[in-house]
Amino acid sequence: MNRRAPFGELLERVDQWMHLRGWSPFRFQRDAWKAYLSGCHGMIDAATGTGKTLAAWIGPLVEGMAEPQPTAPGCRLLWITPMRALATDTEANLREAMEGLGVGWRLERRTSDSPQHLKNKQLRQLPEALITTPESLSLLLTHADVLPQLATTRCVVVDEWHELMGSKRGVQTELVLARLRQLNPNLRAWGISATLGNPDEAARRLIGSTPRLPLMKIQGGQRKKLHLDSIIPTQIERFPWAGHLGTRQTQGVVEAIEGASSTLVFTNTRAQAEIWYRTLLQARPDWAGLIAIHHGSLDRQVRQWVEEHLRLGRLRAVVCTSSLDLGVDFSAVDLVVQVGSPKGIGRLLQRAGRSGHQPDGKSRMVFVPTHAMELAELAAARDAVDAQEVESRIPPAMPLDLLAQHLVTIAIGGGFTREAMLEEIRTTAAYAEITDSQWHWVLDHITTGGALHAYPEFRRVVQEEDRFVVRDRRIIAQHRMAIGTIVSDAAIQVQWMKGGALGTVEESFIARLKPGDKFAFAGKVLELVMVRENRAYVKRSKGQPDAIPRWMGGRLPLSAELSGRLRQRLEEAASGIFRGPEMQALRPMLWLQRQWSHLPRRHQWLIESTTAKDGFYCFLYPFAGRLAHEGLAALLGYRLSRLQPISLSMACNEYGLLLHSDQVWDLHQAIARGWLAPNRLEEDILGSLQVSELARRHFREIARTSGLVHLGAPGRPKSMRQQQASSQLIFDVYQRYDPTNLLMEQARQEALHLQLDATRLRQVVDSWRGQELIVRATRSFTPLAFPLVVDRLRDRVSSESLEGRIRRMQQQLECLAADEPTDAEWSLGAKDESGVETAPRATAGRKRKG
DNA sequence: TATTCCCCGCCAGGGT
Repeated sequence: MNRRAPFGELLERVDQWMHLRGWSPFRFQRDAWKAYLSGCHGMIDAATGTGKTLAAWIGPLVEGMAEPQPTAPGCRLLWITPMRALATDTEANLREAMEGLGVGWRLERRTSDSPQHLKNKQLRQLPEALITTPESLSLLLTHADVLPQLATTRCVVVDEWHELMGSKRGVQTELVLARLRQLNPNLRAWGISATLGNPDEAARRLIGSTPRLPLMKIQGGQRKKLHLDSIIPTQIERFPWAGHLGTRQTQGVVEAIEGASSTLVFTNTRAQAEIWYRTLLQARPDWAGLIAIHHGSLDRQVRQWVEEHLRLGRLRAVVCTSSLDLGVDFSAVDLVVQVGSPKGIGRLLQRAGRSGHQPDGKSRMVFVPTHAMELAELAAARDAVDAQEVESRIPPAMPLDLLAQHLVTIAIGGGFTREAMLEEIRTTAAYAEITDSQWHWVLDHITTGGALHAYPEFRRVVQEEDRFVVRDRRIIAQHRMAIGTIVSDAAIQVQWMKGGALGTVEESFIARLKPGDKFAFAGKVLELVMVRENRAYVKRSKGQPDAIPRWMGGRLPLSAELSGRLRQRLEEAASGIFRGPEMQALRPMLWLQRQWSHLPRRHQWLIESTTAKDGFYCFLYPFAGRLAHEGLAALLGYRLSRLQPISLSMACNEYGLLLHSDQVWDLHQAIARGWLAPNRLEEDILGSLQVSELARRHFREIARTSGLVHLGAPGRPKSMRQQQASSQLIFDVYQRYDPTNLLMEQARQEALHLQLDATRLRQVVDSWRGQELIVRATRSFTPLAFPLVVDRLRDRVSSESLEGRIRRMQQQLECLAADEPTDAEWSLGAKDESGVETAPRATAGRKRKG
């Protein structure tokens, strides 16, 4: 059958339709359409706002044009998005395209907030085009009746695939795709992704380990233009302390916002967003009503209001967190402000791309450093952007908790047989390598409950002849409520006395307040009236808040790629090269670092030690990110304590770590005795890091995903304490009766990698072998050391006396500091860098005027 | 003035 000729004609109609809208197709869009129509899988990789969604949906729609009214029932196009907000947006755009092109398909959305009657209708008859999330699609698989309708699906598009693939949500998507491929072996899978470091793996994960169709990789359009500026503080402190708010730069940010029509101000934490919102409003009270705040702990209604007004171009600025990294298309936004380090190149590009979000638009970002070294980070980020070096997204390694969940899902939706199912899941990249024994363990886990076999609720799946199915209606209902991999933290609802939710804060925060106390939240000053049944009732207040909530959350460590570029910039500086305004501004500080100690090159490890009145300080600078440094500090402390009795305190930041002790110890001797040796690393990590305690805490998430604990109905959640208690109970049972349980092992592995960044920790220790060790004893704290000293002090003294001490230390250091060097001095200094081992260099600092 | 903890998802049958 010749399908090419009619498609050619239909593609001309696509051209006409685009022409009417004033567009002409980009080359990569045409490539994508052709590849799709010739029956390929596809992977579209491009910056945001370059027209890549259009590249993905025209192909399937052209097929729809060939079939103006569906001849047989069933789904044709499945569109998977990671966010409900994106689903809404996509629905509107897709509908417009379908109408314009004369595609007579029904188009619907299915997410948790879809009306119940629509969901019911969809179970009887799926629309031809369905937009949904991985979780909702997974849920759909629990309904055996819809499977024949899913079998008619020709194309599944996964939007923002880069966002999903690094998490269990991505693995869940892989499992769903495997099921869809089983239903229709000729299903075409198309991924849409922003630039990422491992595009080949992204494609492989999407199409599975044994694809039947060819894959076409489509590079989207030309690179998006990015204009990057920094607000450089007029006076760079030579000894930057580990500040993090950056509110000193308020005036610069106000001016930037004034110069743009609509601005997104990204901060790294929710508390920081609250603080910046207040700060901006204090600087410009006339902006009341024109600026807004948006983060993940605000109520959906509040956030939707902000998104809507942003879309309509009615807001001068929105202060936000990653909550606006993705999502709806804000074409009014023409400037992005990034407060503090973005910590990764991908995140920087993603956020910058929120401005000028249209084909041939230009992105503009203004960077606000919160301490001096962040200027070097931004300089490093520029290099990475130029080189298009973006982080990889590393998918989790074969999560068996999720596999257990998926198997129950399939067992509910019509059941499965042992062999066919194993074959199916081995077509995913995630489980391609699953061993027979792992497989049997998971199967046993869901059918007998393993060590919990005495309790019927853990024997969820039953075997009827050769099929594994679920019959218990209560188990079915519970499972449907528990599908997904996101495990939320406990939270207290904040709401007005009259009703109307504002958002959530943590229980521990509210517990510290008493009625009548004022706190800042959702950009308002609120007075706590009372706390009843997990709800904090508040009324509006004025004046200064007593507190600003903070939330627990993941910590974003400096990415390895960005860190590598940062070290490169420091190496350049060591040779007297300062490219760009950021590095120029850092000159005095880096000069001092080099004069007093050393500026490490990339093949060098710098260790500094300082003997001060209050003890002995040892600083190491692996530049491996805060998480890995925390693990490393614990590890090195543990090893040291085995070499000699010693009591240590520690501090970490993104660049290095500090070990402090009251007594002086011999650094060289410790190194000689294997303090830094890479051997016995595993044992020492296990010995020093209380891995089992971390695993115990992390087990809650695994128990939840694998279906061992349930959460209660939505809206009436079980309390955190209940959840934690039941998962702890199970953990204890396993530990006692089934210690080799694979979920326990998974808990240990995930705790090590997610909470301690064990991969980078290992890399750091391994790299010591090939690196040159530079050990410097310094008379005073160097610019690299200073923030760590401050960090350690912060835990010990009140904030007022801390500030005083910091000022005094700063002044003392400034007095010792040398004047800024000439270029000649830099290059002169660069020559005498041969020494691995040098005497204290602090004397090199000359007298400073005044 | 504030000095380091992102984000995303999720049910369904029986009653009027």
